[in-house]
Amino acid sequence: MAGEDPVREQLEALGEFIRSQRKQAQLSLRDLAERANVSNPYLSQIERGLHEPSVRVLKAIAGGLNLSVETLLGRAGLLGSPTDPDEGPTATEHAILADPYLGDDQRASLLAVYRSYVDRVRQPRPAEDEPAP
Amino acid sequence: MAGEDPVREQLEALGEFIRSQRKQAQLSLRDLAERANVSNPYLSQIERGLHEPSVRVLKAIAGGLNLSVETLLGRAGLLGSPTDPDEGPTATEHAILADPYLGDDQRASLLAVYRSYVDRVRQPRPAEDEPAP
DNA sequence: CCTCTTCGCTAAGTAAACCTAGCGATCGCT
DNA sequence: AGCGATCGCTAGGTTTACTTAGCGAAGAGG
Repeated sequence: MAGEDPVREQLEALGEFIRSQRKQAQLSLRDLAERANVSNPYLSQIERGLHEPSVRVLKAIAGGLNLSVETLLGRAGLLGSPTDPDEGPTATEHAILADPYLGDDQRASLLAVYRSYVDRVRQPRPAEDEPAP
Repeated sequence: MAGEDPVREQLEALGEFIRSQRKQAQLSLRDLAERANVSNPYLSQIERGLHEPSVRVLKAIAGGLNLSVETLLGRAGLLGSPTDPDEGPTATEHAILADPYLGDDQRASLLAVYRSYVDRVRQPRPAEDEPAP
């Protein structure tokens, strides 16, 4: 009975993603917090998955990281509609294929790199339970 | 200009949209509330723009209306980052950033490869650096 | 050694999201 | 006329998001 807590895992994944993006941009916790107009302790708690941030905060964090809101929301498990079962594992592949800024050689090698990363090492996603519509 | 309150207008627009969708589906307040696992008074307040619903509630309401969350957020004007009006190569970047099958270092290096291809000039502020894997 | 700064985190409080209980109005039915 | 069911909303309390104040560790100089 005392089973898993998928929402907590989702929160932790979101937090780790934010933290990795922040470090990649070489920002301190206080720095990003100031950019996003949130307090640094709260941002710390978000990054450790202790709280579920609101849409407003999520948007502000995305702005502070120069990311789109869709990216963060998707990472937060928000995207993915009940009537649109586009669960294709290759949304990235489609984006690469449709990207008009890539030359054909570049497109091919980028696709090759991506496939070498994900090809057979399909990381097990946290259990996503769908109540059948 | 100082008199406007854009956040409240957004909330009201979102609420009116939810209400119109609910009536179009011929659902009562209590009905949709039960589908979305929220209380009916709270749903009433959301529809009148008195509260900003959390991500969890937003997702549940979208599910109860058989809508995608993007539709709800887009209608509310919550999508579209203020710092990222770019429509071009960001689509691929977003896909890479949101890809759940990539590890963080894989994500970073794939992103670096892509950016080197499109020779993207990033904003002057954040230092963008890729630690070599 | 000591001081100054910056890092991330904890503790305790305030503000807001969210729920349960219940009210007045409107409908159909006998 | 009533009674009962259902509509949306208000009033109050509980839970959670979010803030301000401050602690201890780690590095840079004196």
